[in-house]
Amino acid sequence: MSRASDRAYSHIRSMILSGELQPGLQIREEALAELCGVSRTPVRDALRRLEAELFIRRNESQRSFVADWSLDDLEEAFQLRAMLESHAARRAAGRISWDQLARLRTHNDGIKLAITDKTPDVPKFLDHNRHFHMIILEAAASDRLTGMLAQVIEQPVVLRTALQYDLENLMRSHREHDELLAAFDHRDGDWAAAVMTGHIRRAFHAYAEAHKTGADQPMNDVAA
Amino acid sequence: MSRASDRAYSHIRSMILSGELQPGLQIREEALAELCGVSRTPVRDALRRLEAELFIRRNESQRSFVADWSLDDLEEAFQLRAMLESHAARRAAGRISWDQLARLRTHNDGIKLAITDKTPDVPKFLDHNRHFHMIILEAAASDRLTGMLAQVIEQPVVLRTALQYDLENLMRSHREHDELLAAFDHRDGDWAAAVMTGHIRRAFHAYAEAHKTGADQPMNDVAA
DNA sequence: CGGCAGCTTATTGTATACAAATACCATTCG
DNA sequence: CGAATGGTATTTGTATACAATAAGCTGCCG
Repeated sequence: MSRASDRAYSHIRSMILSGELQPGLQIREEALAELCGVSRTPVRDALRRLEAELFIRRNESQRSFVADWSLDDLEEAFQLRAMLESHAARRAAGRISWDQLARLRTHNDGIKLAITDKTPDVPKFLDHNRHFHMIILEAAASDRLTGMLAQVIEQPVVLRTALQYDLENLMRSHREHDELLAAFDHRDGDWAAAVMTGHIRRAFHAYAEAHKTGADQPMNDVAA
Repeated sequence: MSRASDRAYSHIRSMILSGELQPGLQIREEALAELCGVSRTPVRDALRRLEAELFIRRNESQRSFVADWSLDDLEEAFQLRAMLESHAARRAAGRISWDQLARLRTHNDGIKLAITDKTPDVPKFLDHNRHFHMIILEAAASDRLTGMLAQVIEQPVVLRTALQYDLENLMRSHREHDELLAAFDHRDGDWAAAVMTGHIRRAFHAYAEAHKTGADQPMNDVAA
């Protein structure tokens, strides 16, 4: 997409994710426009997208606020992700090409390399991991599904999750990818879906384990 | 949302659904602005929303086209709907209030009345049906889920589906709602989810039966 | 005859000014 | 003292002008 509108989008998004814009805070278009160095027009565009992705909420009179996710909300997001991504895996099993299978293997080998050093290379793990899941989504060949998953997968959350992983968990992740590959080899959609469900659920519990302290704050008061 | 932007949205949407804007047609913001009697600004807003709902697609250079759904796409939409809506039913089972249960019953009674006349009143059936499903979504209490389902449920498709229903199917629909009510009474999420899955899948087959003639046209050529 | 370069036109992106709506505050009246 | 009401300030919505970009065409050259 266009330059200004994109810059505004990623700028605002990163300010939210970094906590620079705190949950519950009201945000004014003009203030953001200044922060991003663009006019209100692209900012409004960006806000629309962020609202669709539930980073931002609007009250009944169109004022915007930074969304405040409780642990409950996060579990719901993970649950939806598990559902959608295992659906993707099932579809992918019936459609995946040899080339895509090969690329999956490459990235899972990359993951193995990244974690078999004595100090695991988490950024490298994450990069290969991201590609791995993207290829499955590509093989599933559904724009709809791709769009919906984008709403539910937050890479920063994936990052914070991975940071909770000890070596054992990282290896297990790698082995689960291997099992997915086996399911794809056999074109077994049910198997692939089942493995994917467990894969995502485990990620949630790793995340929740680490964050259960400040749990379950309510959303701020905005209209449904 | 605001007046002009809303008018543009529903106007364009209805033009697409009525076939006045044919699938594959390129649409220009200014032309739509004239048709809607507003400026380009609210039209762009509307296009963004319609794009998110996959009524409109954009190619790599930001030109907009009316989306062209194949039967495959439609099945995928129904599949996702079945998944999401049964998830909603499961959640709802654990959270639904007495008031919501009572309202569900009222609407299902309304459905019964609408179809037990000698000439079934389809609009009335649809209205009660819509409320019925909305209440379940409300009980599920997940903004995320609500938003996603909005992307996947098209009331015009529901309408065309219901028009395919003979009396037997309409009654079956009513009985399935009854079974959902029973599941909710017992707070049995698994049961509710299972019934809902069947309920939606049956709707898809009724739709597909009637539309299988002009099946499976490819999407128009736009970037992913 | 085909294809490519450069220009022209069509279309979308951005900024800005102004209009409409809403919230906030102060003041007054019960 | 509290609530309602009005006015003012703040914020979002819309229109319009202009900038940037991409598409399409024309004419030239291979």
